Amino acid sequence: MPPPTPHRTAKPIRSTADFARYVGLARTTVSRVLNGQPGLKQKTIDKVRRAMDETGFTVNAYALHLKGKRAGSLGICVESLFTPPAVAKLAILQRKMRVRDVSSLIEVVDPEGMKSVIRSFLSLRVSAVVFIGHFNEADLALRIEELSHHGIPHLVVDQVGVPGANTVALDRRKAMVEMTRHLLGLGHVSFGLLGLSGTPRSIQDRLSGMAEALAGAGLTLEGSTLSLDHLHPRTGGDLEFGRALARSFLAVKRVPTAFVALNDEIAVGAIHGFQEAGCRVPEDMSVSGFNNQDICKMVKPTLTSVDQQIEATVEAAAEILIAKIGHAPVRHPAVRTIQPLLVTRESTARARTSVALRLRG
Amino acid sequence: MPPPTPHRTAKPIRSTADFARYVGLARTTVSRVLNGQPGLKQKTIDKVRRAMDETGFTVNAYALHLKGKRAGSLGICVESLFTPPAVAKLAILQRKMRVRDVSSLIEVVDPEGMKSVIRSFLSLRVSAVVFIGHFNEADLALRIEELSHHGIPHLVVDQVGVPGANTVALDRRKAMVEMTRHLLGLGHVSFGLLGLSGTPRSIQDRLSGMAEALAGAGLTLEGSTLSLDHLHPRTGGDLEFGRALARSFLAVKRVPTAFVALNDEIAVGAIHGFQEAGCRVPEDMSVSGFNNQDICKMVKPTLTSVDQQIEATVEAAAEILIAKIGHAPVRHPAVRTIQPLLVTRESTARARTSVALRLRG
DNA sequence: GACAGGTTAGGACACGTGTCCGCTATTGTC
DNA sequence: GACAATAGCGGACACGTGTCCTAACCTGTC
Repeated sequence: MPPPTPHRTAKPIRSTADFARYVGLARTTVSRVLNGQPGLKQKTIDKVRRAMDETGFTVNAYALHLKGKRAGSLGICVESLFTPPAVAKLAILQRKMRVRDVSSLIEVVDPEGMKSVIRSFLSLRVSAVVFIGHFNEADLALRIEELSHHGIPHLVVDQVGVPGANTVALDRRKAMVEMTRHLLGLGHVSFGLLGLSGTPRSIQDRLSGMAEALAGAGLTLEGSTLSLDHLHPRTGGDLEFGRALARSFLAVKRVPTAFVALNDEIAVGAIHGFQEAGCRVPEDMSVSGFNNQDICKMVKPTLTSVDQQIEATVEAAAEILIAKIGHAPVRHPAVRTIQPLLVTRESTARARTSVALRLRG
Repeated sequence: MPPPTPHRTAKPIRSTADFARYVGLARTTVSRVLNGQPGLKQKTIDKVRRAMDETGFTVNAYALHLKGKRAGSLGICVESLFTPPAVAKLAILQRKMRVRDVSSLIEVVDPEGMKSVIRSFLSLRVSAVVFIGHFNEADLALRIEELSHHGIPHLVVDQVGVPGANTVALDRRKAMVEMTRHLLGLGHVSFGLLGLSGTPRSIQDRLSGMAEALAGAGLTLEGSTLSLDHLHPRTGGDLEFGRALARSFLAVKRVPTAFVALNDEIAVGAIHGFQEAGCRVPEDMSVSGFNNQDICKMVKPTLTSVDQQIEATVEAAAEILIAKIGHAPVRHPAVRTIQPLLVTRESTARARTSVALRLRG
């Protein structure tokens, strides 16, 4: 025969009413204890606390919310959990908001799913919505308009140029000004672009920064840079993409002496491509990355890159959110620009002057 | 004088009652449309749908839940968002559950916060709770008991040995059997351990696997392995930790010819440490990592490692969760073991036989 | 033992929603 | 134009909670 069910004689406790019956008090009394109202005997308070420990009873968060007793919550849309900088921002932002008693709802959104995610956040009556990463601009603008229409503050992190959007983003233009000046200062005058092509605003900003720095040296984008992005697909990972681009660049008549990559992975891939063809970095050519991820310090040569200043970015984001939550919307969108930090390492060095580039045998 | 407020004449719509007034229908009629009940004229349905597009109205998710119309939700406790394998599992699990109409609540838990996070999940009446990463075993066991007491299924991913817990974890023992046999097959007989010390079950499992493989070759852990973990703190990052350990190993009388690291970062750090001292990897010594992260392919030499088979792990996790959610608890905990995959790359090669190790000048 | 003051009981309402039900208004058919 | 079928209306209740209110209870004091 089956063994007797132990400790399961009582019915499950699903409400304060059930719980009050268990304690032997009125539901309203229990509720007053839970909400710390005055005029209660210590003995009663203790009795309720003890029963809570025994049963592990928790009030229904949904009913609580319905009564307006909600703690604020933040909806976070993140483009992907596979890009380390985005995850870092997400993690730090969640931590910063949590200490301010704001919980975070995290959703990874694919391009088609944005609308339903925002609807879900609206349905959950979040206090604000944050977008981390890069999204379809028109779509994003629509979602932001929808949020504003409902009086819900928003914040776009990383993506600039969305009309009417509160934005916190790295000054990518300035980042490229500094990077280009750094390379110019090392004597480089011809630049290979790795993954730096296309229409996204973030790339246009960076090219514009390059153009500005080049102009200061009497050079132009057209005359001094070369892009071979069209020769290879980016499928198969950024590492492979960078490696393939490097090979193609070595087949060009005048091989550039400095290479500027969209991100660190592509830069590392390119370095591998060059090394496999018998070239040395930085002796034969310089290569720079972007984002200053951990891998920059792990590869040989260590990689010159641009630090996104993630901590400062998220701090600014948290400040804006706190200021907006619970306050009337203002007419002009808040836009904060984060200053980048150039981190020079081994992969960029003085340009070759006369020695001809050794090509692979 | 202030400009007239545009488009804000109507009061905000906060409930189906407000919304029904806006549409010009009865609240119950609107509700029937929203829930797809029969007996409605197409014209009415269209009118409601159009009004929803105009206003962006969404029903209050909390009131919905209160009525029992909830979609299931999963509470995910993750140790940290800064360890790539954990984030990968999190991302894939969320995706797998989402297609099954289960939403995910993600919380990063610090050691002291575990209890309050679980209480919060209980309060939100989640359908199940998943733990990803490594936690305090006693604490975790207590939380699992609390969940079981409330009839809520749980699943522990990665951490083995928690009594009574449903578990999905890599067979770390077998992983080390294979890694050790691989190195033995290359002629190595003395091993340096990098970060592989301490009491956690995951480390003990791995050492036990090493011991088994060594025994097959007539060797023992005591006679053939060396650990210098006690000489350096792990603060300052795993890369630095590995580098420092490498330096210390080079000062030892009989330097091991093969090094086995706790993870890929430590292995890469150690390779740097060896290279900086003038040693070559793998010619002078072999180094292996663990986790098969992206960096394994980015460093030179590329790093031999163990793949965690994350996709298979998460698939097993999702299967268990789906089976448990909404079903009566079973007596015996479900335990699934995932088979690791050894990935050999350039960093491990045949052991030196006679050539003396070149020490740094 | 009576009385005042402090505590608790329990009824009521509200929050926003789904659903049931009886009733009315509209529509369609011959 | 009469009738039946159909569609929408609006009241009611429930979900679990906080809060207010009044009545009843307990406790301590003289």
